[in-house]
Amino acid sequence: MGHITLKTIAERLNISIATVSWVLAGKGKERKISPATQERILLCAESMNYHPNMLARALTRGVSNTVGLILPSISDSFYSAIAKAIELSLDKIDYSLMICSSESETLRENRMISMLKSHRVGGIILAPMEISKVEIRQLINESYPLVLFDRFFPDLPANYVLIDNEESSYKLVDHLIRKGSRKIACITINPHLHHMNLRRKGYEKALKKHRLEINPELIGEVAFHGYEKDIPATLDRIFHQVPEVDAFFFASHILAIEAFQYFRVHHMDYNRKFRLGSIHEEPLFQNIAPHINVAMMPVAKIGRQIVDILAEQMNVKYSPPNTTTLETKENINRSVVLPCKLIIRDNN
Amino acid sequence: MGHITLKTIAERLNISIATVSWVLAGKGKERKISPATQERILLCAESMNYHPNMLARALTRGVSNTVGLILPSISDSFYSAIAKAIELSLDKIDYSLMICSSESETLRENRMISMLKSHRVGGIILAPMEISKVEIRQLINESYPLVLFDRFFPDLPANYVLIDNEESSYKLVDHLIRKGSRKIACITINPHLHHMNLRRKGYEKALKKHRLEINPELIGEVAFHGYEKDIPATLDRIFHQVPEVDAFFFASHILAIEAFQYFRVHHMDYNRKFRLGSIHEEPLFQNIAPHINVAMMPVAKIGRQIVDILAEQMNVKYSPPNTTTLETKENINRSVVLPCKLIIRDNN
DNA sequence: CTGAAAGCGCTTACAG
DNA sequence: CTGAAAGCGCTTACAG
Repeated sequence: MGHITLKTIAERLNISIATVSWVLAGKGKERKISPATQERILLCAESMNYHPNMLARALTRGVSNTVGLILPSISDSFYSAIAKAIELSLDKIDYSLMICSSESETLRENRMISMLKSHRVGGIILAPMEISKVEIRQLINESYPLVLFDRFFPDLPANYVLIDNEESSYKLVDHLIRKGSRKIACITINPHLHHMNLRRKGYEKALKKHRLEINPELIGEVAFHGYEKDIPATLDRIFHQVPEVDAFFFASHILAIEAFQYFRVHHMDYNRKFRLGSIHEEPLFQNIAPHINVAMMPVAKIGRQIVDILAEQMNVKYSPPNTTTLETKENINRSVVLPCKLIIRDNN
Repeated sequence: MGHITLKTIAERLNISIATVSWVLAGKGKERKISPATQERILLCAESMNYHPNMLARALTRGVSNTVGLILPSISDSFYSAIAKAIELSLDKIDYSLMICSSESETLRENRMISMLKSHRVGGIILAPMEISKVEIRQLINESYPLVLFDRFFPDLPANYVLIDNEESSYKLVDHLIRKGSRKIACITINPHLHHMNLRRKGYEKALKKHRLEINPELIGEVAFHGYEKDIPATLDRIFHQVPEVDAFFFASHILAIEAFQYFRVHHMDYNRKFRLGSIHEEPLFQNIAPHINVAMMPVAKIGRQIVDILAEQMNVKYSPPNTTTLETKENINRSVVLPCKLIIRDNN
């Protein structure tokens, strides 16, 4: 299965490998190689169906035109949508994507990081777990092109692409209150993840603004690992302690999904009984809960921003959609906070 | 950002690169290298945090320990679940995964194939579009390790991992009939995709068995591209032509999703009015249509089989879960048809 | 028991 | 205008 290489072409044309390389790299005129030769090379490469060996190219360049993406779970709809958005953006700068699923296991995440480094990927994109901060710090120290997203660690100086967690939560809960809800449950995940904290803060801020009491009995915090199992008990408790609960704010769509299961199993007419709000949603939410209000993550924009920042770090010539010519150089972090789009559906 | 290489270690230890390479490759005793030296090398590599440069390794070996996966759409729940399953299986043979989303565009699919070849991936996994058969034939001619899944092209001699399309459809529709449905609509996709044909055949087979007429008015075929837009008109037509329709068989979960939207928009009490059946489902189906019967694709098993067959072609020493020692060698196609699990939910 | 050396396919200073 | 040559980091016959 002999591949066509530069050598193949060079021998065919009785010419040096170097010349072929220059021409195929598009630096023909720069090197003042005769148009005739250039033509011959281009034609030959075309007709022989030459494809450069990326491995060799990457080896000489010391870095490959592949980017690594580590996701907590590739089968989550949000993360897979992000993956798609990133891949589409990378297309434009001729980079490929290597997607890994850490399954929210720190061990796996670390393994994937070192695997990606072994492959000399040009950059790494990561929605990190908390405990892996050591490895990430390492990446930062090496000034490895890196962009973190979705999750934020205040003491980790990196490039982030985030959403306005607190603000979106605030708006969502504010809306629920304005519509008349007074006993709003907040379902969230153990806040060792900072963004979950922010979402909860947004919830509390809205309550405070309307001079409503913050009732711990209305707050349900589920475990990060195995949250699915936690939801039923948590909801049981809330319904027991505050039977008059009249609305639910879900700090994440994955929590809402589990709650819907619970509601269904318990034959609760949740679409009538409760106002609902959720950070992000699944495509099918509209069917399950037609009136749920949602702060939609701007998936496509997140993907573009991530690639934009990464490209800058990788020194890829690339005209970003936003023509703000940043003065920032490497080692100066670029973090972006994108607003969610608020979708109000209970204005019946 | 100097990486630690074999040379670094060799110089540190005043020893040859070759020796370091042998030991780190685990062939120390085979090469009869003194235990003392081995120990020193291992320790040094460990302490210097050595990670082999996969690019260099792949370049010398002529092939990388990465596998390419081309999906029609990574944000589809079925495909992202498959991706996850494949990645988990590849882990065990120390292969990495490069996931690409063709977005069901033939041009993109072809681009991804050639990109993956440029990266000298060890093998390619693909749920192909029809038109790309040329490129795939090329891969087969080069005896490039290749496994196709989900979609089947009878005249394309390749390794396939498929489900029992006809049988599962038959069982599903047979069940609907046994429960009393007589006017069963079949919603499917233009059958230039063979597996869609098979699913329709299963539907017809069940009708025939029960001596029911096959009514073309009950069959809704939507376009492959932009099927979302087609569903409403198709359902409109069916309801117009056969108002007494009493059940729906969806040849794919993505069709069911769109139908649910339609039902909702038209305020139809579909859970009461119709029996439902679908090939595969989304996690949230249970909430939207608690009584839908489903032929579940065995995602994890599909992933394992794919990797199993691919590993064989890549000559990876690997003990497959099924200890059936196949006699097959390369160029002899191994195709596997896996049964779906029938989930009956309308036995109220 | 260990090392020198060729080679994988490319890029890129350097030389002419 | 074009080529010879070094080097990227590894593997692996070959030699001793």
